[in-house]
Amino acid sequence: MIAEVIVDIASGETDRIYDYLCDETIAEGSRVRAPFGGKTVAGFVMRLKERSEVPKEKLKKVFSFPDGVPALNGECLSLAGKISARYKVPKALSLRLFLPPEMRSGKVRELMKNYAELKVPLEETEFSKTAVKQAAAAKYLAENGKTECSFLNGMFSGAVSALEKKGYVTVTREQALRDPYKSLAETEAPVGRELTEDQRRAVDSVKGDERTVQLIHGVTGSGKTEIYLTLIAESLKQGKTSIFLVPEISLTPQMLSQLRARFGRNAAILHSGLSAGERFDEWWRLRTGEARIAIGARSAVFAPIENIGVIIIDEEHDSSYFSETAPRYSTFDIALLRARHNGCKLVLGSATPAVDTYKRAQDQEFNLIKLHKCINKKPMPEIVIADMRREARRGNNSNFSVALKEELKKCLDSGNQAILFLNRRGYSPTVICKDCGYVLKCESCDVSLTFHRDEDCLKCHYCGGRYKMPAFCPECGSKKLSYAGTGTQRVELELKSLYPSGRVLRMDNDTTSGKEGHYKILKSFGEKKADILVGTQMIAKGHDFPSVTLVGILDADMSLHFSDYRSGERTFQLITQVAGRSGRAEEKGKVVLQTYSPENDVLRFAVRYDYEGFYANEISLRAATAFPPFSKIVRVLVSGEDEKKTLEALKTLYFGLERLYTESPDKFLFFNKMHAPIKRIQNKFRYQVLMRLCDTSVLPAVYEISASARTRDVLVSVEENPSNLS
DNA sequence: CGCGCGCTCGGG
DNA sequence: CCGAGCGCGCGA
Repeated sequence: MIAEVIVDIASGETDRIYDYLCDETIAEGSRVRAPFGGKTVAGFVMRLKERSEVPKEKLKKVFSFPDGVPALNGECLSLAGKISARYKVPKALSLRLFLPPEMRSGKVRELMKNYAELKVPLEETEFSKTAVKQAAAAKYLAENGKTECSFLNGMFSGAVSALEKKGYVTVTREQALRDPYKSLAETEAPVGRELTEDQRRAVDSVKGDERTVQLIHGVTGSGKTEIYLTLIAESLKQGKTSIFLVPEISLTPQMLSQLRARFGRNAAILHSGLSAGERFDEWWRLRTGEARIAIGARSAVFAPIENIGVIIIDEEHDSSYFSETAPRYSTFDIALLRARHNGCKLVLGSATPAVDTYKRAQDQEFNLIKLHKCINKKPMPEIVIADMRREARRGNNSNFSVALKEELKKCLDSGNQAILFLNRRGYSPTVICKDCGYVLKCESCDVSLTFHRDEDCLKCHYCGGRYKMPAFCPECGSKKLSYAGTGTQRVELELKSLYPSGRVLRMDNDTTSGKEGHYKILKSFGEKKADILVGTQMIAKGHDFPSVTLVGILDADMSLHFSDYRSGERTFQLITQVAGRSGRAEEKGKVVLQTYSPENDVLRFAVRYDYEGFYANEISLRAATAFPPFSKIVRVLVSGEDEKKTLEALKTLYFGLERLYTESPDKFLFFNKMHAPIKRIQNKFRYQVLMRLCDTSVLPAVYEISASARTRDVLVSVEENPSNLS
């Protein structure tokens, strides 16, 4: 037999089929070891055939990987092909998406354990009077069947080898699965809660509607999760599998135990908190069909399952659904391909859908299902705007408005907890010389350094570089270096002096190191070991703290004035999400929103929780300015350490793209080449070609041209509607 | 004249 | 991606 193989090398130059000889142990989708250019590399069998065009003497033989089952099923193979074609990446790269990363290194594989089994009937065994343990072990085996040797040896002090010698038992080596959730309570029977009328209606609507994509729009607490679980349970009942996607951090312990309670070992959970071995085993359980529900962050959309009954994307608007590395896929796009392939529904859920998604629902492309009521009929917390301009006029230049200080005092006095949100870590984002105006910058990046007080150093938030805090200005020698702006560390310290008795906890990238960093901080806050939690973005997501009655948004303008067409959308989503942290139990919550632009439309809609109003306003703005979804923004980023080579690549790229532009200028609303806003990151010079397209038919050509401008030392990447234009 | 590095090419 | 093969540049 001949195998058509893609070698696992992430390069355009080797991205083609190589023919190899193989035997019948190898199937389509198998991973193989292939001799290639002097050494052996991993490869994927894309297709089997009878004969090859390649001269016989050139053909070498591939060897089977000890995977047992072909690593990839047919759907995955065809999906990988589509991804490579769409994003113009080597096939090896798109094939890799379907495997747990630890499988590639070959270091982590099946965990093998020895198992003992009784070979002869118990009656035929004979033991001397002293061999009590052996007799007991034999009895145990007769009653319980095949058992792990280490367990038997522990219980019957090393009886297994003696039994084996006597020929009473056989010992076999088999794969054992690591169970990452031993500690979580497991309920045997699936416990389905009774659905409310609204939830029932939603489930029926999803099932009854013809369209593939179903959007569930419902506020926090409207019971979306129960709808998802019902859909998954029904898919399971039909003998089908499911994929349940959640944003990166929201795989909270509560959520995990809920899923485990409902679905037990049927659910495989893929997330970054697992060890390499655990992740492999969860993947393996899906591949072999032992588990039929894949739950996880965006990469779980590549779960190795067949016969999918439903795919769910929770918090659909979340930015973590876009990959930041090549191939820069959109999880929605992949999920849609899989849904179409399997003829199943793709269910999106959000309290604040992405504007693009909502438009497609309004246009009847997606079925829109609205959940109005909050399940426990609790009103949303009241959001009050604190006008920071007025505060400043009255002489209050601190980070806290009078309103926030009052509310904080009330909150703490009544024994409740507060959350303060500021999306900026460190103490101050810039250090500036008061005499000459010099700003301390990173040596490898074109960005200002952030002062970190707790470690007394300067950090670059782009490359992670650390610098000692200088005593004098490196430019003029002045001593007057001042800290401009506020980060979470500064807020933490100011709170401590403002409320000496209040216990403050901080949660940001600097305090959440380690595997369970997030969890530890949240847990300790949940146990009321602190009164105030200060944090960045990461505190915004799905955690229930019943005693939190106050949320402070310290700088709502930060995301509002981000130079990006989506800043309004993101601000609305963020405020809604952060506000949802307040008042989850009996007491009504309050939110103080500090801003320098209180008249801003987005904020005004946000304080009223008026998504429809926000959407109407936003979509007319986008239409008027021809921004997405009425156009597509495409950025091609060129970066490399060697400035000359980078500019060379930019020239090639621009030359190609310009021809596209001159051929059909009517498809472009904007076309230009320029420096990237951050000119250098990690010693790499950055340039970009920015386009706004009103007709996306040129997109494949853009990818093609970009791929061909790529060289050994210059990276060229295409981003569609990028959310981060730095 | 010799070696070193950089570029090009091929791998089944 | 990686190693082999080759060309040209520089130093003795």
